[in-house]
Amino acid sequence: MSGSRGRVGRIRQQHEGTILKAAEHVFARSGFQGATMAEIALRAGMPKSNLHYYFGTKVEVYRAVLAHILELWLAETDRFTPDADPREALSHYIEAKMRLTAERPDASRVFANELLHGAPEIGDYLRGALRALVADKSVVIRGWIAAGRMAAVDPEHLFFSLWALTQTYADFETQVGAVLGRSNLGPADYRRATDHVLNLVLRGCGLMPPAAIEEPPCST
Amino acid sequence: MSGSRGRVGRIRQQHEGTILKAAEHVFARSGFQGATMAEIALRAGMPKSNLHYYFGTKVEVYRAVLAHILELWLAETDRFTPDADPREALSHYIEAKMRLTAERPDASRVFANELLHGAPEIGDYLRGALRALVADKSVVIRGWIAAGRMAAVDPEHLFFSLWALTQTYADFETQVGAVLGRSNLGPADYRRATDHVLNLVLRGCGLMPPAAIEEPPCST
DNA sequence: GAAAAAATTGACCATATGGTCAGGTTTTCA
DNA sequence: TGAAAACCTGACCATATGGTCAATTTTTTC
Repeated sequence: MSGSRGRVGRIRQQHEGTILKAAEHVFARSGFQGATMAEIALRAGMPKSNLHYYFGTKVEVYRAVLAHILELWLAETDRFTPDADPREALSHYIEAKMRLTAERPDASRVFANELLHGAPEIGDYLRGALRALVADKSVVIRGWIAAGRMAAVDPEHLFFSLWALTQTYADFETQVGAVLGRSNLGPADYRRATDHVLNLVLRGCGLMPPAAIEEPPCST
Repeated sequence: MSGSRGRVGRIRQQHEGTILKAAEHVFARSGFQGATMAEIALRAGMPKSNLHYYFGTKVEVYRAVLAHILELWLAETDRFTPDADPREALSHYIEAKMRLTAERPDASRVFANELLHGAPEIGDYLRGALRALVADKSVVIRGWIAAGRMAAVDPEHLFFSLWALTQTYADFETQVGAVLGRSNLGPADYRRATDHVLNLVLRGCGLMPPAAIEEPPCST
């Protein structure tokens, strides 16, 4: 019986999930324009008209996929607090981002595609929530720098760098794979990539990695 | 009279240039699927049928644009030689990449879009020329590291990082702009971005930037 | 200056694709 | 159990778009 949103469409709930999953896959590969409702429907295992029953238009599906992704993005934030250890905070953030990239590459790709085309759907999010979040964290980082706890690095640009360094492994997996001589990246590749990014960024911020240059920084 | 390719189509030469320029713009904004021949033609200032006179199909235009871009990409390479100064070589590479990104953002975006969609057209280039180039340079870098001239950084991944760090300013300009509170990036932004990337990477490789900011974290 | 080659163009076509809809089936719930 | 709500689907339509073509004009060349 009801509840917050209880019995409202048991089937709907489930099928919307299936559709979103299928759509993410298709949008990641073909972009918004390239994706077809027919293909999404096929992948979701239902006739096109049924897909249209759940989502009236293609943009609606697309928006839902993006909203779903933004939820993920925003979830894994805070450790950037004035009292935190900079190395700890950065390491954690990088590891989280890399894990997300490895686990949900399609999400990253849909997001990248949206940005690449001028972010027609998520411009508000970028100028709103995201900007505020970065502004907040930047204050903290500037504090760390002023206190001599890390090297002087532009905080805003540091975020751009972190995003770029991590998401490149999903967005441009083809390129990375081609250069490394594989058709796609496996867990070992992601492990190596994470180590590399950690090494580069921590050192770049004047924070030596836990176990210097030789030993893998283990941890998780 | 000829010559290498002399009198062959004076008009053709010129119009193909115009078309390529228009096409780069349109492909950068809409991707391959999203771009329409009509829009390219409009931007090039000629009727669609005339466009088809120069390039039979849309893929042909697209391939030409990509070829044009790869030319640019490959031009600005070498300084990575065994005897070179690592700091010098890296700085030069970063600055060149950033300049290219600032001057030809659309080229970067078309390339990014192609990669994002699995590089159907330039897969051979990636697995061929690019892979070989990176392999070459990686040997040099490993030499530098072995000689203790820079910190131990995975050379292949270093390249991925350099590409990501620089091209992010073109590919995801919308995001960067939104976070910085601008609608698009100006020369000052690019200058700041370049400084940041130089700072982060050089320090990250154990090579202090020329004018040190804090404490030189020694070499290794 | 005329014939040949190159360039130009509007009209037209085939197809793909987003979206609609009327009618049918299943599920829910009093 | 029966009616209302939710769900399903094949057939259909309108439009956008890549591409063709025959006829015409401009440029080159001898």
